[in-house]
Amino acid sequence: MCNHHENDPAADSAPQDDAEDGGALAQEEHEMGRDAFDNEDDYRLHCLRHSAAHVLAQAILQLWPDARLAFGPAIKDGFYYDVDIPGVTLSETDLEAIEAEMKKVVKENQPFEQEDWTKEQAVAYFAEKGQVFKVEHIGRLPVEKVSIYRNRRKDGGEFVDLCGGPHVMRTKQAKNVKLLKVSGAYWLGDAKNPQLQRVYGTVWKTKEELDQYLFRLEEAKKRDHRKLGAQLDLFMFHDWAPGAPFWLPRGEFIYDLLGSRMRKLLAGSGYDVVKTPLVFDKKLFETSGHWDHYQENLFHFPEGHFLEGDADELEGTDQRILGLKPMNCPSHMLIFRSRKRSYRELPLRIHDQGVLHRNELSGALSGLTRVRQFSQDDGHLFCAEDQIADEVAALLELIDRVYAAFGMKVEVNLATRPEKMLGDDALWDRAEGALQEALDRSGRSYGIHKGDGAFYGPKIDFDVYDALGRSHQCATVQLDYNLPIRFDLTYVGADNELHRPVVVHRAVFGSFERFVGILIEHYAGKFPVWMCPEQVRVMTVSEKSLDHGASVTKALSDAGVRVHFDDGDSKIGYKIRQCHGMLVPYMAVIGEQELADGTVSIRSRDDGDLGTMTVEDFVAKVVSESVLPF
RNA sequence: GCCCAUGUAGCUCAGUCGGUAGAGCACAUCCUUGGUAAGGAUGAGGUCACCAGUUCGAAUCUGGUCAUGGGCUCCA
Repeated sequence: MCNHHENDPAADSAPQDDAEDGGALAQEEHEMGRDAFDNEDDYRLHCLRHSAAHVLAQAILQLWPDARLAFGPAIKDGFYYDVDIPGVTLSETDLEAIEAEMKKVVKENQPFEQEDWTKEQAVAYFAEKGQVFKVEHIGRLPVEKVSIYRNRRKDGGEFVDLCGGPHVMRTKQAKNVKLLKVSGAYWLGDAKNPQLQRVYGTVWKTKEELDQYLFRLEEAKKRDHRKLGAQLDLFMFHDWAPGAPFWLPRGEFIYDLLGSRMRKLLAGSGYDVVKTPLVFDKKLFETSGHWDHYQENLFHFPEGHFLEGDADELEGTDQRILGLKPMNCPSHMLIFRSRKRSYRELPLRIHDQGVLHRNELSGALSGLTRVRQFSQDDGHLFCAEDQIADEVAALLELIDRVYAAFGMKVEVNLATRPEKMLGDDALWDRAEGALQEALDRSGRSYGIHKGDGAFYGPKIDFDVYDALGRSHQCATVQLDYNLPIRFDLTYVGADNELHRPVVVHRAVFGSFERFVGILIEHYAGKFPVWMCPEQVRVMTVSEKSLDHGASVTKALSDAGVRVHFDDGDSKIGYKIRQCHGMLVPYMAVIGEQELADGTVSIRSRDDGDLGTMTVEDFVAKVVSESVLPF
């Protein structure tokens, strides 16, 4: 949607003339102009990437002349092209050959020539070439003339593509190119349409930038939460429970730390913390609308004891169907509705970290970021309309506080009414106005995601940025005018009349599973002391210092420090190496010297050798670093 | 769900032409009492993801299933 981030601190400095590569100046007169980009560099890169996509398409057509081209846009960090090659499925081993063919096109240094054709002319041309997807797309374009780009080859052939541009001047500018992967992709992104093959690549202005990008990809792989999760014994998976993590002791510590801290925090700010059922009669989901609109993601089954093969006998019976809840909100509606409510009870804040199940497509599962079983720091506020702004303002404060504790930047956008919406404009004016008021009052800068709200209400989008600058959607604040209607929620106002409350869905971490995954990658496994499952490992040099080691361990443990004692008979170098792999923040080495002095020798994960200090000083140091920052 | 790739010991990976499995680390036992990133010896550990098929014979070839990884409009 909106590419502009008002609070983006990126310097908007004027671009330098790039003399070396001949200036990656793009041609003018195209739909996606210079204005769409924050700065000249981004614009030039976009031109370059879009051009590389054309080079890719030309190469594919050279190798497979009957290939049919679909879309080939520039994307973040690169480009792709969707193609359909009759009788051929590409695999990654084909990339080398395609890349070699691209290099030929690059070497010819073909100019990109732009022309405007009438739609009839374009349809005739692409139809003659068998380019059915281009023909189909031209038919959808609401313009008189379409823009095309032409590349002429040295052998007299040419490559012509329907394209609004912009492009660089010549193909040689796309020389620092690398193809990365192939995958399937549906025509127009719809699984009902035929599936095409997508080739992804990246391209940069200089060889150095390309190498740096490939290096960054490798670095990101090193902090992959799936890899670190295994290395640090945080969680595991098993084939017999796809998409459902097993939280091992160390991972469970972090999971529980976040959850219990949040529960405490909210309980102290006027929330009622509850626990609600996992399994419900499908009537609940029929009421909430999930049965009609979310059924493919709902785990459900007939009540009772059935063996394999009994399914037929269920036909036509009024067997009760049960489902695992995919969200907490419906159960909270039932709690609100469980008795007559007064305006004096509002805002009623319900918090629930219940276990949720969503039957995600098998191909969509991925580590902790996309799971079938998870829980959230989920909460629902039932309030009167004039309470929304205050409630949302408090939430903004909370979200800021929590993410600051993890050293993450939060970017905020107001998502406004979509085209298909529930309720009238006056209602939406008030709803969006309340959110806007809260945002303004927070004194922060924020953007607007126009039309990105849900059909049942506007929301605030939070993008948090991790250590690698990647953005994640975790926190959410969402107004809902739909569920209160579906569950017919009312409260008695001061006027003794019945009123409909507004529901606010809200989460700070979002899914704990996903958030822990993000934290692992954000910190590259090197968690701050306060959230480390193991803060200190005490290790002895030899048996002679076992007693001192034990007493140091006890002193730490008594002070609430999470400590392990490595009293094994391995050499100290070996113990250090073992501990190093577990990213424990402090190692306390205990030998005869420390025994004699009553000290510990400390080695820090982040700062190396800290020398010796008294046991009391070390305990105090770790305790002071264990304070939760939120 | 769909496309591509992958699946061999707890982990990382070898395994040639189809001839019933190998390394390092980890683990166990013993030796070693050693001062800041791997001390030594011995040992145990595998239905080669699962199920079929081809074959005298399958980790290897074929088909299917399951799981994992990458992706499935950041608009010509």
